[in-house]
Amino acid sequence: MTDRLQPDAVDAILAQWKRERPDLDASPMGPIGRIMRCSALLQRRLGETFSTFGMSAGEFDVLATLRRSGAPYCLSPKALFSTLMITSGTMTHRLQRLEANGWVLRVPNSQDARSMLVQLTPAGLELIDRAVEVHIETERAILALIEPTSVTALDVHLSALLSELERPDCEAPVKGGR
Amino acid sequence: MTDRLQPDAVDAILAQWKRERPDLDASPMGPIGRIMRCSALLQRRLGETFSTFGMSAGEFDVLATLRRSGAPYCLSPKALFSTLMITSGTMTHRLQRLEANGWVLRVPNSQDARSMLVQLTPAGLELIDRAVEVHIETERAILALIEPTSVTALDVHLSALLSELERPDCEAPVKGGR
DNA sequence: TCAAACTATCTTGAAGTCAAGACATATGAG
DNA sequence: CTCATATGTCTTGACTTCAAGATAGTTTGA
Repeated sequence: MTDRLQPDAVDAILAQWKRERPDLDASPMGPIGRIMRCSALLQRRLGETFSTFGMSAGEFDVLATLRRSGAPYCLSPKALFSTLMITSGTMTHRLQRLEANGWVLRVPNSQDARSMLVQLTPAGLELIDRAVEVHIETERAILALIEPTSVTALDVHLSALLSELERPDCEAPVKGGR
Repeated sequence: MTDRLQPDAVDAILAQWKRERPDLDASPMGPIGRIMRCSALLQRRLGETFSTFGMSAGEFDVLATLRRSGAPYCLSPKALFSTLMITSGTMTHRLQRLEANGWVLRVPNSQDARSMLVQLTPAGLELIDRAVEVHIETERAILALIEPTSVTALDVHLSALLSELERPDCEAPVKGGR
C-alpha cells in the first residue's frame, strides 16, 4: 500500500481484513471503497444546496438535464430516465412532484401519441439556472480541499474507469418496462 | 480539460453546459460527477455478487463489519450504524432481516441494559467468509479494466479527498436519536 | 392492410431509507 | 442519593426507489 499523509476510514477497514483474513489480498477494496465512500459523503454535502432551493437531488438532476439540453428545454420521459439511470416508474413519480411544483409541464407529443414531452416552465428554468450556479460553487469549494494536481489526476483516471464501466457489454441493464 | 482516450458520459454533460451556460465554469462537475457515476455503476455490479449469496449490499456491509471486527464477532447496533453511515432506524430493520435469516443473533449486553449486542452466528460467519472472497475477486476484475498505475493514482488521490471529507468539522451529522 | 412484435409510459406492491420522537437506561452535578 | 440530562434503541409515518406488469400506441414484414 502506498504511504499517505492521513489515514482514512478505508485504511482502517483494510487493516482489519488483513488481521482477520491474512489469506486474502483485500487491496481492491481500497480504491473501490474510497470511490463509494467519497460518493456517499459528496451526496450528503451537495444535498444541502438542493434543499436550500426546495428540491431533492433527484429533482435537481431532472431539471438540470432539461436545462442543459437547450431550448425549448423539452425531453421525453424515456430520454430522461435513460440519462439518469433510473427506472421509468421512478421518473413518473419525480415528474409528478416537479409538475406539482410548477417547474415542469407536460405537453403532447405530436410525433408519438404514447408519450408526452416534459418541458421546463419559466419558473423551472429560472430556478435551475440559479441552483446550478450555487451547486457548482459548492463543488468547487470541495475540490479546493485537495491539491489542484490531485484533482486533475483524479479526473483523468476516473474517466478511464468510467469509460470502461459504461461500455454497453459490461453494464447491467436498466428496467424501463418491457 | 485534459485530453482523454475515450469520452465518457460526463464529458457530454460538460459540453452541454458549456454550450448552454458559457458564463459558467462547470469544470468541478467533472471529477465529482465521475466519482458519483462510477459509484453508481460499481454498486450495480457489486450487487450482483450479493444477490448470488441471497443478501443485499446493506446486509453484506453489516455482516462484513462484524466479521472484520474479529472474534467474538459482536458489536452494538450503535457501533454498526455509525460505521455504516446509516440511521438507527435503518439498522433496526437490517438487523431484523439478518436475524430472520439466522445470520446474526442478539445477545444481552451486561454492560448496558439499554442495548443488546449483535453477534454473527456460525452460519453468518461461514456465509460472509465465502461472500467476501467472491466480492474481492469481483472488485479485482473491475480494477483490472484500467492500468495498474491508474489504480494506484486513483487510490492515492481519492484517499486525500476522503480524508478531507471525513473531517468531523466538515461532515454532515448522522441522525441516531438524540 | 393486418397482425405480431415492439416501445413508451404509468400503475401497483414491496422494500429500504430517513427524520422525528418515544422509551428505557445510564451518567453526572450537586 | 437524586434529578436533570444524555444516550442507545426502536417505532412510526412519509418518501423514494425498484421490478413486474398493464395499457395504449407504433412499427414491421408478409
